[in-house]
Amino acid sequence: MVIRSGRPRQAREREQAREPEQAKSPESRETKAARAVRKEPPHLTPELIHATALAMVDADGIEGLSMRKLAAALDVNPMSLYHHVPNKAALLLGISQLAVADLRIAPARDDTPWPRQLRQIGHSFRALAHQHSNLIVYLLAHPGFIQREGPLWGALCHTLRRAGLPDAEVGRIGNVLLTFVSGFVLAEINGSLGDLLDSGDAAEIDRGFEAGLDILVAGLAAHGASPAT
Amino acid sequence: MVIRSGRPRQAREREQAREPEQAKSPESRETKAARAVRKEPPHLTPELIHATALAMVDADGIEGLSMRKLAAALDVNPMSLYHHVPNKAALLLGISQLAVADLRIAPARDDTPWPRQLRQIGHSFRALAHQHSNLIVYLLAHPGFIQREGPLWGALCHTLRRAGLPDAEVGRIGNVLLTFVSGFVLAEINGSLGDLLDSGDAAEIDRGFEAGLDILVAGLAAHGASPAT
DNA sequence: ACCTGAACACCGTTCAAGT
DNA sequence: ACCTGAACACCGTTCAAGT
Repeated sequence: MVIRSGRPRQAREREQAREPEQAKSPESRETKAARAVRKEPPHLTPELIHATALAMVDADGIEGLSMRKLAAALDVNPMSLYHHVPNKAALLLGISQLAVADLRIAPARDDTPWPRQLRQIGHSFRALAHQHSNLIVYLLAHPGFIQREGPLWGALCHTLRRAGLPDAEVGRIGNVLLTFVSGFVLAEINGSLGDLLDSGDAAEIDRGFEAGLDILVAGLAAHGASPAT
Repeated sequence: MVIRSGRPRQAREREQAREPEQAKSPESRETKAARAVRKEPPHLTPELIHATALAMVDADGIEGLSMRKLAAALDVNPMSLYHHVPNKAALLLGISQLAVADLRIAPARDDTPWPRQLRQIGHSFRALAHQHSNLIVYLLAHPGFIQREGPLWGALCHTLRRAGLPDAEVGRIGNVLLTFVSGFVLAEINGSLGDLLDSGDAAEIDRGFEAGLDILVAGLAAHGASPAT
């Protein structure tokens, strides 16, 4: 369970490519440099392992990822991975955190009308789903993806409270909105949505998503939310 | 690891235990009876294989099903299965058809108001999801579960047309409703719903589902559906 | 016609041994 | 401290051989 934060991932990788500023010990930096000169495979780190694994999932789906194939991609013995990642479950947790870090929720601005803010949250989620579609399918089918402490759930609840919903209903309705968006992107990604339509083109799918947001916003207003703000 | 339980399966097995009404040929019935007398393991048939596999998935999840464990449960050599089922993908297709057969959509009655009928469809789907929760998680993550020709999609479109939606919007809005229900039951089954709530009790989850239906029906009315009928 | 054992190419993971 | 080869207990599936 060693997951490093991995916030600005690219910066971190660049940091590794050149000499790291704060190396743990002089020796480790020397050997790292020595290896780089000898053109050996890069030092294994949890960050590199997670990033490579995420790239594999993005490219080939969850089934395309195995400890052994990951090791091959890193040009390393399969067993070496276990010195940096306890097991495959932890690896999947790590790459999911890496992917979720790409989620960009617009900062809560209380001057934008709540329907617009609700739509923005929905679009952010959908954008993330498109970015890591293979992973999202896996994540939605397993618990713990959306967290109560996460920015998405926080923004959602904040907006619903701002729409005038009583406290007792915020969580309830938040779940309704979230499950619609989840279900939609899931069906969209696995192709079900297109199958059920006469014309399964991308624009029609987009219109379906907007229609869903329309209906939910309208229903929310009818349900007791304050119409304006 | 012999799992013999499985709820609705028992009736099905009884049916097979006594003489099937429409046996394929006289010989096959005779040998089946003969074997039963000698207390040999039951004849392998696709039906028995599918029913047993479904029971295993219901009990232990998708990961709990393997060709080898299935064979062990049937007291048979693993390779024998391949004479009745081409491969594991076909097996999963078979058990999903078995499960979907349990879906009971109320017959289309044009005298019940469309909101009530929409809710009924949602409840039918959720009931099925509860009945085979492990399988539904797998099915929702893979394409081809809901079919255009199936009773659920048919009933959904019929009802939306009856609500006065223009043809161009029936498929679009049908997808919205279906993806909400799918996303909800998925999150419900994998525990996400409870995690996000203060009190994750079953009654609160039920209320959330009803709230979702409320909002969608209200939004649909605002969206242009005829209010009554 | 139905079943089976051996075999192949994969998995995740443990562990003792190497440097 | 880091890496590795051998090994174990699993997979799905093929195929030739049995009855």
